[in-house]
Amino acid sequence: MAVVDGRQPLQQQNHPNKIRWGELEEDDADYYAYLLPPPVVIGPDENGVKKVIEYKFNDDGEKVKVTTTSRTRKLARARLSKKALERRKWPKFGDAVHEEVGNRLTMISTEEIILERPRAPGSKAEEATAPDALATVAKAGAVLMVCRICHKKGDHWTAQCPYKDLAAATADTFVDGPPSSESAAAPAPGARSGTYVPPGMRAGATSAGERSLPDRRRNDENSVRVTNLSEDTREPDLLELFRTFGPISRVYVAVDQKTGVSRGFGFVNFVSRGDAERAINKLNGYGYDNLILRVEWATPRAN
DNA sequence: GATGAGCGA
Repeated sequence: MAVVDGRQPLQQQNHPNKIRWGELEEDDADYYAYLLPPPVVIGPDENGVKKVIEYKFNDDGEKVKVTTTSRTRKLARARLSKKALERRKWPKFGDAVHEEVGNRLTMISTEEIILERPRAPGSKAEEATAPDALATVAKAGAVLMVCRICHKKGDHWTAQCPYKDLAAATADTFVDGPPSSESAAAPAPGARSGTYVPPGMRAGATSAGERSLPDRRRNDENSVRVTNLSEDTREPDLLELFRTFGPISRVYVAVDQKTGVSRGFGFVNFVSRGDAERAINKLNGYGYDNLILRVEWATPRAN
Protein backbone atom coordinates (compact mmCIF):
# COMPACT_ATOMS: atom_id res chain seq x y z
CA MET A 1 0.00 0.00 0.00
CA ALA A 2 1.45 3.35 -1.06
CA VAL A 3 1.58 5.90 1.71
CA VAL A 4 2.94 9.27 0.68
CA ASP A 5 5.49 11.00 2.92
CA GLY A 6 5.38 8.17 5.40
CA ARG A 7 2.02 9.21 6.71
CA GLN A 8 -0.25 6.51 8.00
CA PRO A 9 -3.90 6.57 7.03
CA LEU A 10 -6.44 6.82 9.79
CA GLN A 11 -8.20 3.65 10.69
CA GLN A 12 -10.59 2.99 7.88
CA GLN A 13 -13.47 2.00 10.12
CA ASN A 14 -13.33 5.35 11.92
CA HIS A 15 -14.00 7.27 8.77
CA PRO A 16 -17.64 8.06 7.99
CA ASN A 17 -17.20 7.56 4.23
CA LYS A 18 -17.31 4.03 2.97
CA ILE A 19 -14.60 4.56 0.37
CA ARG A 20 -12.14 1.73 0.06
CA TRP A 21 -8.54 2.81 0.39
CA GLY A 22 -7.37 1.51 -2.95
CA GLU A 23 -10.09 3.35 -4.84
CA LEU A 24 -8.52 6.76 -4.29
CA GLU A 25 -5.81 8.16 -6.55
CA GLU A 26 -2.97 10.29 -5.25
CA ASP A 27 -3.98 13.27 -7.37
CA ASP A 28 -7.55 13.04 -6.16
CA ALA A 29 -8.50 15.82 -3.76
CA ASP A 30 -10.22 13.22 -1.60
CA TYR A 31 -7.04 11.26 -1.30
CA TYR A 32 -5.59 13.60 1.29
CA ALA A 33 -8.91 14.54 2.78
CA TYR A 34 -9.28 10.84 3.55
CA LEU A 35 -6.23 11.00 5.77
CA LEU A 36 -7.71 13.78 7.90
CA PRO A 37 -10.49 14.02 10.46
CA PRO A 38 -13.75 15.40 9.02
CA PRO A 39 -14.49 19.12 9.49
CA VAL A 40 -16.42 20.22 12.56
CA VAL A 41 -19.01 22.98 12.36
CA ILE A 42 -19.94 24.85 15.54
CA GLY A 43 -22.83 27.24 15.58
CA PRO A 44 -24.06 29.64 14.40
CA ASP A 45 -24.65 30.94 17.91
CA GLU A 46 -27.11 33.67 18.93
CA ASN A 47 -24.79 36.29 17.41
CA GLY A 48 -24.72 34.49 14.09
CA VAL A 49 -21.11 33.49 14.61
CA LYS A 50 -20.15 30.19 13.03
CA LYS A 51 -16.94 28.28 13.53
CA VAL A 52 -15.59 25.68 11.18
CA ILE A 53 -12.65 23.55 12.21
CA GLU A 54 -10.93 21.70 9.39
CA TYR A 55 -7.73 19.76 9.06
CA LYS A 56 -5.44 20.16 6.09
CA PHE A 57 -1.94 19.38 4.96
CA ASN A 58 0.18 22.42 4.32
CA ASP A 59 2.77 22.64 1.53
CA ASP A 60 5.36 20.91 3.73
CA GLY A 61 3.08 17.93 4.20
CA GLU A 62 2.37 18.78 7.82
CA LYS A 63 -1.07 18.35 9.22
CA VAL A 64 -2.58 21.67 10.30
CA LYS A 65 -5.80 22.68 11.96
CA VAL A 66 -7.70 25.55 10.33
CA THR A 67 -10.38 27.39 12.26
CA THR A 68 -12.62 29.73 10.28
CA THR A 69 -14.95 32.09 12.09
CA SER A 70 -17.68 33.77 10.11
CA ARG A 71 -20.84 35.70 10.70
CA THR A 72 -23.98 34.87 8.84
CA ARG A 73 -25.12 37.44 6.30
CA LYS A 74 -28.42 38.27 7.90
CA LEU A 75 -26.91 39.20 11.23
CA ALA A 76 -24.00 40.97 9.59
CA ARG A 77 -26.46 43.34 7.97
CA ALA A 78 -27.81 44.31 11.34
CA ARG A 79 -24.32 45.44 12.22
CA LEU A 80 -24.15 48.03 9.42
CA SER A 81 -22.72 51.30 10.53
CA LYS A 82 -25.04 54.11 11.49
CA LYS A 83 -23.96 56.02 8.43
CA ALA A 84 -24.80 53.13 6.14
CA LEU A 85 -28.24 52.81 7.69
CA GLU A 86 -28.69 56.54 7.26
CA ARG A 87 -27.79 56.32 3.57
CA ARG A 88 -30.51 53.76 3.05
CA LYS A 89 -33.07 56.39 3.95
CA TRP A 90 -31.94 58.79 1.26
CA PRO A 91 -34.52 59.49 -1.43
CA LYS A 92 -33.91 57.54 -4.60
CA PHE A 93 -32.47 59.40 -7.56
CA GLY A 94 -31.62 58.74 -11.19
CA ASP A 95 -33.24 55.69 -12.73
CA ALA A 96 -34.11 54.35 -9.28
CA VAL A 97 -36.81 57.00 -8.89
CA HIS A 98 -38.99 55.27 -11.46
CA GLU A 99 -38.59 51.81 -10.13
CA GLU A 100 -39.64 50.00 -7.02
CA VAL A 101 -36.24 49.06 -5.71
CA GLY A 102 -37.00 48.89 -2.02
CA ASN A 103 -33.87 48.73 0.06
CA ARG A 104 -31.65 47.66 -2.76
CA LEU A 105 -28.38 49.47 -2.56
CA THR A 106 -27.40 49.13 -6.17
CA MET A 107 -29.11 48.78 -9.49
CA ILE A 108 -28.06 48.56 -13.09
CA SER A 109 -28.12 51.89 -14.84
CA THR A 110 -29.02 52.13 -18.51
CA GLU A 111 -27.16 55.38 -18.77
CA GLU A 112 -24.28 55.23 -21.22
CA ILE A 113 -21.04 56.12 -19.54
CA ILE A 114 -17.86 56.31 -21.57
CA LEU A 115 -14.83 55.52 -19.50
CA GLU A 116 -11.34 56.10 -20.67
CA ARG A 117 -9.22 53.64 -18.83
CA PRO A 118 -5.95 55.03 -17.55
CA ARG A 119 -2.90 52.93 -18.13
CA ALA A 120 -0.03 52.34 -15.82
CA PRO A 121 3.15 53.96 -17.09
CA GLY A 122 5.10 51.55 -19.23
CA SER A 123 2.21 49.18 -19.69
CA LYS A 124 1.19 48.11 -23.15
CA ALA A 125 -1.59 49.83 -24.96
CA GLU A 126 -4.73 47.73 -25.00
CA GLU A 127 -6.10 46.21 -28.11
CA ALA A 128 -8.84 48.27 -29.62
CA THR A 129 -12.08 47.21 -28.02
CA ALA A 130 -15.28 46.81 -29.96
CA PRO A 131 -17.71 49.32 -28.52
CA ASP A 132 -20.89 47.84 -29.88
CA ALA A 133 -22.47 44.80 -31.42
CA LEU A 134 -21.87 46.06 -34.94
CA ALA A 135 -18.18 46.24 -34.35
CA THR A 136 -18.25 42.72 -32.97
CA VAL A 137 -19.93 41.50 -36.12
CA ALA A 138 -17.37 43.33 -38.19
CA LYS A 139 -14.55 41.80 -36.24
CA ALA A 140 -15.99 38.36 -36.76
CA GLY A 141 -15.27 38.93 -40.42
CA ALA A 142 -18.78 39.46 -41.80
CA VAL A 143 -18.12 43.08 -42.72
CA LEU A 144 -14.88 44.93 -42.96
CA MET A 145 -15.59 48.20 -41.27
CA VAL A 146 -13.28 51.03 -42.20
CA CYS A 147 -13.89 54.54 -40.98
CA ARG A 148 -13.68 57.00 -43.87
CA ILE A 149 -12.52 59.80 -41.60
CA CYS A 150 -9.70 58.31 -39.60
CA HIS A 151 -9.28 55.04 -41.54
CA LYS A 152 -9.34 52.94 -38.40
CA LYS A 153 -10.43 49.43 -39.25
CA GLY A 154 -13.04 47.37 -37.46
CA ASP A 155 -13.59 49.90 -34.71
CA HIS A 156 -16.38 52.20 -35.77
CA TRP A 157 -18.24 53.56 -38.79
CA THR A 158 -17.62 56.99 -40.23
CA ALA A 159 -20.64 58.43 -38.42
CA GLN A 160 -19.29 57.27 -35.07
CA CYS A 161 -15.75 58.51 -35.61
CA PRO A 162 -14.39 60.19 -32.49
CA TYR A 163 -12.69 62.73 -34.74
CA LYS A 164 -15.82 63.44 -36.75
CA ASP A 165 -16.30 66.99 -35.60
CA LEU A 166 -12.60 67.70 -35.86
CA ALA A 167 -12.55 66.56 -39.44
CA ALA A 168 -15.81 68.19 -40.51
CA ALA A 169 -13.98 70.57 -42.82
CA THR A 170 -12.09 67.83 -44.65
CA ALA A 171 -14.43 64.89 -44.45
CA ASP A 172 -16.32 65.71 -47.67
CA THR A 173 -13.18 65.86 -49.79
CA PHE A 174 -11.51 62.99 -48.03
CA VAL A 175 -10.54 60.14 -50.31
CA ASP A 176 -7.53 57.95 -49.53
CA GLY A 177 -4.72 60.45 -49.13
CA PRO A 178 -6.99 63.45 -48.60
CA PRO A 179 -6.55 66.28 -51.10
CA SER A 180 -6.73 69.61 -49.34
CA SER A 181 -7.29 72.88 -51.13
CA GLU A 182 -3.58 73.46 -51.40
CA SER A 183 -2.39 70.00 -52.21
CA ALA A 184 -5.16 69.60 -54.77
CA ALA A 185 -3.94 72.75 -56.46
CA ALA A 186 -0.54 71.15 -56.91
CA PRO A 187 -1.18 67.74 -58.42
CA ALA A 188 1.47 65.27 -59.31
CA PRO A 189 3.34 66.10 -62.54
CA GLY A 190 1.43 65.17 -65.64
CA ALA A 191 -1.88 64.79 -63.84
CA ARG A 192 -4.87 66.66 -65.23
CA SER A 193 -7.78 67.53 -63.04
CA GLY A 194 -10.47 64.92 -63.21
CA THR A 195 -8.08 62.12 -64.08
CA TYR A 196 -7.48 59.27 -61.71
CA VAL A 197 -4.29 59.51 -59.71
CA PRO A 198 -3.18 56.29 -58.09
CA PRO A 199 -2.63 56.61 -54.36
CA GLY A 200 1.11 56.23 -54.66
CA MET A 201 1.29 59.15 -57.08
CA ARG A 202 -0.82 61.53 -55.05
CA ALA A 203 0.67 64.45 -53.21
CA GLY A 204 1.83 63.32 -49.82
CA ALA A 205 2.06 59.67 -50.75
CA THR A 206 5.18 57.86 -49.72
CA SER A 207 7.11 55.57 -52.01
CA ALA A 208 6.48 52.58 -49.77
CA GLY A 209 2.74 52.91 -50.28
CA GLU A 210 0.07 54.66 -48.31
CA ARG A 211 -0.18 52.12 -45.53
CA SER A 212 3.34 52.80 -44.33
CA LEU A 213 4.28 55.60 -42.02
CA PRO A 214 5.25 58.81 -43.75
CA ASP A 215 8.91 59.26 -44.47
CA ARG A 216 10.84 60.14 -41.38
CA ARG A 217 13.40 62.41 -42.89
CA ARG A 218 12.01 64.37 -45.81
CA ASN A 219 10.40 67.81 -45.67
CA ASP A 220 10.79 69.86 -42.57
CA GLU A 221 8.24 72.39 -43.69
CA ASN A 222 4.89 72.87 -42.02
CA SER A 223 6.23 71.16 -38.98
CA VAL A 224 3.91 70.91 -36.02
CA ARG A 225 5.18 70.15 -32.55
CA VAL A 226 2.98 68.01 -30.34
CA THR A 227 3.74 67.94 -26.63
CA ASN A 228 2.14 66.38 -23.58
CA LEU A 229 1.74 63.03 -25.25
CA SER A 230 1.24 60.06 -23.01
CA GLU A 231 4.29 57.85 -23.08
CA ASP A 232 2.57 55.10 -24.98
CA THR A 233 1.53 57.31 -27.84
CA ARG A 234 3.59 56.28 -30.82
CA GLU A 235 3.96 57.47 -34.37
CA PRO A 236 1.05 55.44 -35.78
CA ASP A 237 -1.21 56.96 -33.14
CA LEU A 238 -0.15 60.47 -34.07
CA LEU A 239 -0.71 59.70 -37.73
CA GLU A 240 -4.22 58.43 -36.98
CA LEU A 241 -4.98 61.57 -35.08
CA PHE A 242 -3.56 64.09 -37.54
CA ARG A 243 -4.28 62.55 -40.91
CA THR A 244 -7.85 63.78 -40.83
CA PHE A 245 -6.57 67.27 -41.60
CA GLY A 246 -4.69 66.44 -44.75
CA PRO A 247 -1.70 64.65 -46.21
CA ILE A 248 1.19 64.16 -43.83
CA SER A 249 4.78 63.85 -44.96
CA ARG A 250 6.40 62.83 -41.71
CA VAL A 251 5.55 61.78 -38.18
CA TYR A 252 8.12 61.53 -35.44
CA VAL A 253 7.86 60.74 -31.75
CA ALA A 254 10.92 61.49 -29.62
CA VAL A 255 12.04 58.35 -27.86
CA ASP A 256 14.64 57.89 -25.19
CA GLN A 257 17.38 55.98 -26.99
CA LYS A 258 18.34 54.05 -23.91
CA THR A 259 15.00 52.99 -22.54
CA GLY A 260 12.81 53.18 -25.63
CA VAL A 261 10.26 55.15 -23.63
CA SER A 262 8.56 58.03 -25.37
CA ARG A 263 9.75 61.44 -24.25
CA GLY A 264 6.22 62.77 -24.51
CA PHE A 265 6.56 64.95 -27.58
CA GLY A 266 6.70 64.56 -31.29
CA PHE A 267 6.39 66.26 -34.65
CA VAL A 268 3.96 66.03 -37.50
CA ASN A 269 4.77 67.52 -40.89
CA PHE A 270 1.95 68.41 -43.21
CA VAL A 271 2.25 68.69 -46.96
CA SER A 272 0.22 71.85 -46.89
CA ARG A 273 0.54 74.66 -44.43
CA GLY A 274 -3.20 75.26 -44.34
CA ASP A 275 -3.85 71.73 -43.10
CA ALA A 276 -1.19 72.13 -40.46
CA GLU A 277 -2.78 75.33 -39.29
CA ARG A 278 -6.19 73.74 -38.99
CA ALA A 279 -4.70 70.81 -37.10
CA ILE A 280 -3.10 73.20 -34.66
CA ASN A 281 -6.33 75.12 -34.17
CA LYS A 282 -8.39 72.00 -33.64
CA LEU A 283 -6.06 69.74 -31.71
CA ASN A 284 -4.31 72.16 -29.40
CA GLY A 285 -5.93 71.60 -26.02
CA TYR A 286 -7.56 68.40 -27.26
CA GLY A 287 -7.85 65.61 -24.73
CA TYR A 288 -5.99 62.56 -25.90
CA ASP A 289 -5.16 59.45 -23.91
CA ASN A 290 -6.12 61.20 -20.65
CA LEU A 291 -3.80 64.16 -21.26
CA ILE A 292 -4.36 67.57 -22.83
CA LEU A 293 -2.39 67.90 -26.02
CA ARG A 294 -0.36 70.93 -26.89
CA VAL A 295 -0.10 71.44 -30.61
CA GLU A 296 1.79 74.38 -32.08
CA TRP A 297 4.16 75.36 -34.83
CA ALA A 298 7.57 73.84 -34.41
CA THR A 299 10.61 76.00 -34.61
CA PRO A 300 12.98 74.56 -37.23
CA ARG A 301 15.41 72.06 -35.87
CA ALA A 302 18.84 73.38 -35.05
CA ASN A 303 21.46 71.44 -36.95
C1' DG B 1 8.43 70.72 -18.80
C1' DA B 2 9.45 69.98 -23.20
C1' DT B 3 12.15 71.16 -30.01
C1' DG B 4 13.43 64.83 -33.30
C1' DA B 5 18.55 60.71 -36.36
C1' DG B 6 22.10 58.74 -38.38
C1' DC B 7 24.55 57.89 -42.59
C1' DG B 8 29.38 58.66 -44.24
C1' DA B 9 31.75 61.80 -48.24
